[in-house]
Amino acid sequence: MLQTTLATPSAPVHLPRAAMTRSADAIETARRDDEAGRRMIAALGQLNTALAPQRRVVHAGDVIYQAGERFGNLYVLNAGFIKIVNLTSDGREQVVGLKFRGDWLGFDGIANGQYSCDAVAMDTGEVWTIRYDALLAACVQQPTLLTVLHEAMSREIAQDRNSLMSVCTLPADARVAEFLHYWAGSLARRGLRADQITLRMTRAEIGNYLGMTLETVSRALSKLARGQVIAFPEKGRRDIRIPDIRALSAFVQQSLAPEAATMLQ
Amino acid sequence: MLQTTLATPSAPVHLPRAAMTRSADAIETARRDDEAGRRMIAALGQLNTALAPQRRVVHAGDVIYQAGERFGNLYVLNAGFIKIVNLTSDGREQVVGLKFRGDWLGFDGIANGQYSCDAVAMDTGEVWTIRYDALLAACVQQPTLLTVLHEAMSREIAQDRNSLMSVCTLPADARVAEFLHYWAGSLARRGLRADQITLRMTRAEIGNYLGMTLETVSRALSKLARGQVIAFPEKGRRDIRIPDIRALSAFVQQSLAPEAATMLQ
DNA sequence: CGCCACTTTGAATTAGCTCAAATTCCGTGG
DNA sequence: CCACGGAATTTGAGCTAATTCAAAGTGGCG
Repeated sequence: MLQTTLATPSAPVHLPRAAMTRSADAIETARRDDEAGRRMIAALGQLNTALAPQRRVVHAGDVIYQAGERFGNLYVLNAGFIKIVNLTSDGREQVVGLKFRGDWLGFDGIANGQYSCDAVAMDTGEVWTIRYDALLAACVQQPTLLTVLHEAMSREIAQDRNSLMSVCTLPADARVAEFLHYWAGSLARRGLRADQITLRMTRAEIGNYLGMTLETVSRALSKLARGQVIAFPEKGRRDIRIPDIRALSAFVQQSLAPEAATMLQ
Repeated sequence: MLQTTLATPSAPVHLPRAAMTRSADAIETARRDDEAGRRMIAALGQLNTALAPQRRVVHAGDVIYQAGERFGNLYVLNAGFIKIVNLTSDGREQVVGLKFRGDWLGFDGIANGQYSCDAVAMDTGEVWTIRYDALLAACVQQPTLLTVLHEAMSREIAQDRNSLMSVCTLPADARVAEFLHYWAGSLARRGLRADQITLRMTRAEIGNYLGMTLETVSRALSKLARGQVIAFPEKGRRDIRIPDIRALSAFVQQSLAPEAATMLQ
């Protein structure tokens, strides 16, 4: 967790942001998210007509691509849910990303000519395969395609940084809360219902993604449920009901406030 | 840290990688890195002739771009050293990336039309400013430029994932060791001397980047020095001598092996 | 119906954090 | 040139959040 602010002489002064009130900021963010979501789904149609990509139905456990495999294709997820797993030569293995409808896969392969991660389906879904060279050719003809592509890459970069930030600056409980918030937000942005989400990951996978153990994930979920921030339906604990997504953000904020936060555990 | 492998039924089997021996793997990686480094520097020349970018000399503390600012330019670092700082509405602040010569900056701004991070110079250097629309236009004329651009974005995605992986799966000491390894490697890949590096970050900044406190960074560095993995020159502790970069990797490996690792602290 | 994987919860342990104090470094001004 | 002061660093000691280890509970599926 953070300790000191980095208020070195070299740190920048952030004037413009301070001028915007918190709530206006939130509304602005929501609007932009909505629009981004719409654009992302619209891009699917454009891709489809421009490239007529090969479609493939995948099931839980199917590997879309694997680290080390020669790069040649990008993929777009039209339905389902996919995890990106990074692994090192010494055997460490980690979930470094989660992909939903409209997300692209395989960017990591461009630089070195081979993929550096595994992409594994967590659910039944549909993946579109797009040959990279064909895509480039199409982009030259049709510059809006290029925009779509770059936006997808940009989004991925921003998201990865948010993940890192979350892992580095939030305590475990808050990380789980933010994870659920992110998931619900991802669904909402795609026009799907977000008040009831079905985690298709085990506690171990969630913990791996968030940099904690499965027990800690379990405890965090229990605590969130105790605090009414989430709820489990009668039977089973894979489904999570989120009565109010703002309660998740509030929980994160609360766990950052040192004082007054410890009323009820 | 990791607890269980994610060897769920849905986990992929990694056959091809196992067939390659560790050392061959290392050599292959080194070769690819070298080539990537050369390509990255070569790309600078290409950019220069194709776009004649505006050059700007920056000094420590100068802000290249700031979160919230309208997106319009990408930047390429021709000399110097830059940190990327992410910040949240609740005031958390984190270094999420470090950029060296040949790296691009500003990709995070493409998706939302505004930058989502701050880029701050840590040192005297030169930044090239490239208008994004001009770049797109040039890419259509000159598809190799497009390749250069995409490779840069791809590299960034892969690097961000490695950061996340490091933070999530390594103990603090090893994270510091890997950080130094990454830094030295970054210099080496650019043809710079890597046996003596000058950290232009305080312990607090390093800790922030690695998700630990400045004290932990300090202790980790002391431990590395005690183990001869690194050395401090007579006066000052900002410079770090790295007699053998492989010792850093070895240290990381060792701290992952539970047994037999605790001979000397 | 019973197995097996997943989950929950508890108790003990520990890595890393917080707090505190001493030390070193470096720029600045006398 | 040297003394001074503030910032950065180091190191120690105690504390806490999260891990490890262990055991019991639950649910899904053949």
